[in-house]
Amino acid sequence: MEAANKALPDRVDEAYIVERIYSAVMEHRLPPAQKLNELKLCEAFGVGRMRVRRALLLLSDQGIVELEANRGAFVASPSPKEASEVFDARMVLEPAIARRVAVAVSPEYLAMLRQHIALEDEAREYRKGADLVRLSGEFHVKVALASGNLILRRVIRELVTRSSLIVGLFGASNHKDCPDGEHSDLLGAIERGDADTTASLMFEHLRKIKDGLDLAPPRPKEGDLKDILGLR
Amino acid sequence: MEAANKALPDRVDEAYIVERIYSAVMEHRLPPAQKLNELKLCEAFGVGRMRVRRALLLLSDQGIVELEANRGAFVASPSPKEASEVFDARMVLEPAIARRVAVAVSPEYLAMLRQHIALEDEAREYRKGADLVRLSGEFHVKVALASGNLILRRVIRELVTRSSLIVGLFGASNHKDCPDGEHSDLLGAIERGDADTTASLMFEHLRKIKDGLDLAPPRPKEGDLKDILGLR
DNA sequence: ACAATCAATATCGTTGACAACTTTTTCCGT
DNA sequence: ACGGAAAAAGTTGTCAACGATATTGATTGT
Repeated sequence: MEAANKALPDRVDEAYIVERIYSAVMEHRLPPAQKLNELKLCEAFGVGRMRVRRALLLLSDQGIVELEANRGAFVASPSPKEASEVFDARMVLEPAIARRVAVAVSPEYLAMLRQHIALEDEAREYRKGADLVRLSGEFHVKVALASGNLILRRVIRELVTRSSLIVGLFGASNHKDCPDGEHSDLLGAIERGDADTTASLMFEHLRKIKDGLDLAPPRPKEGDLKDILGLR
Repeated sequence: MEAANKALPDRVDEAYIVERIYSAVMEHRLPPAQKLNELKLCEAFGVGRMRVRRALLLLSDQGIVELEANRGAFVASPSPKEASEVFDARMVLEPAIARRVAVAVSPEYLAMLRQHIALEDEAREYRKGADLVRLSGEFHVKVALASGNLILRRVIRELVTRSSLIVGLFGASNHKDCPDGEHSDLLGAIERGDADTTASLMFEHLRKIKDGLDLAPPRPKEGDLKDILGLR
C-alpha cells in the first residue's frame, strides 16, 4: 500500500486537509501531542509541502495544533486552564444557541436532529464506541447548525473539536463524552419549543461533562520530575 | 520615506500583520474590496512574501479578506446574507456574554469598561470621528474580554471586525456604528449586576444597529452595470 | 471610430534548493 | 560500561526562480 488510503478527492486543498485532521481529532484517533510530520502528511495526502504547511497554520490558529519553531507541528495538548476556558466558553455560548433553536427551528433541521439521536441509539446498542465518540461531539455541532447560522456552527465546531482533545487528556477512563440520554432530553425540549428548559439542559449537560474532567493538577512542568517521582 | 512608517517591531510575524490589518479594517481605513497587493505588503512590513501570504490565509479563514485564485487578496465585501448572519450571530452570542459579565465581573475589568466609556465621551466631545468609530467596535470586544475568557474575546473580535466591514458597506451616511449613550447604559446595567437588563440591552443595541443597515437590495452582480447607471 | 485579436506587463501559485535548527547516532576518553 | 562531545541524519524555515493566469495596452482590419 502506498497512496489511496481512502480515495482522496481529485483536488486536495487546505480545507480538505484541515477537515480530515479535524475529524481524526474528534474521533480520538489523533491523540494530543502527536507529532504531525510534514513529509508524511505530504505523502498521505499526495500534495506538496506548501499545502500541508498552510493547513497546519490554519489548524494552529484554531488551537487544534501547536506549532513549535524548528520542531514542527503537534496535536495540541491544552493546559487545564485552557481546558477550563473552552468549557466555560461553551457554557456561555451553547445555551444561548440552543435557546434560539428551540424558539425557531425549521422542520428540516428538526428531522436532522431526530435522525442523529437515532444514530446515537444505534451506536450504543451495538457497542460501537468509536462511532459514539464522534456522534457525541457532532450532536452539539448539529444543534448549532440547526440555528440556520453557519457562523455559529463554525464557532461551536471549533470548540467541540478542542473539547475532544480535552476529554482525551483529562477524562477519566470511565468518562462519558456526553452522558446517555441527555441529548435526547435536549431534543425533547427543543421539539416542545421550551426555550428556558432547552437552555438550562444544555448548560447542565456541559457542566456535567466539565465536572467529569480531572482538571485539578496543573500539568507537570519540565523541572518537576523529582516531585512526580517522589524524590525530594 | 521608505520603511519605518510606524516603527515596526523587531520581529514581524504573521500575527502582527493580521493584527494591523484587523485594526485598519476596524477603523474603516481599509475599505471593502480594497486590493491587497502582496508585494506592497511585503515592502510595508519589511518581510518576505511567505509571511504576507500566510497572514492573508489566516485573514481569509476569518472572513476578513477574500482570496481569489490568480487574482489576489481583497478586503472582504460581505453579501447582504452574510451581513445578516454576522449580526444574527452577534445577537445570539453577545447578550449571553454580557449577561455573564453582569453576573460576575472583576473590579479590574469594570475599571477598564469605565475608562472606555470616558474615552468615547471624549471622542464625541471633540468630534474625533475616526476615534469614535474604532472605540465603538472596541467596546464590544472589551465587554467580551471582561468575561475573563479569551476564547470569547476572540470570537467577538472576529465578528466585530466583520461588522465594521458591513457597516462600511451597508450603513447609511448618517449611520451610527453604535448609537450614543447605549454603551453607557449597558455599563450601568453591568455595574448594578442586573443580568436580565444587561442581556436585553445588548440585544436591542445590536438589533438597532442591524436595523440601521440597508440590506434590502442584493449586491449588484457583474452584468447589472446598466441597471446601476440607469441605462436601460 | 470601433471591435476584436494579440502582445506585453504584472501578479499570483508552485516548486525545488539551501540554510538553520533539532534530534539521533557514533565515537572516544575515563 | 558510562557520560559527554562530536558527527550524521532528519526536519523545518526561508528564499529565489519559474510557470501559469489575469490584466493592460497596442495593433490591425473593417
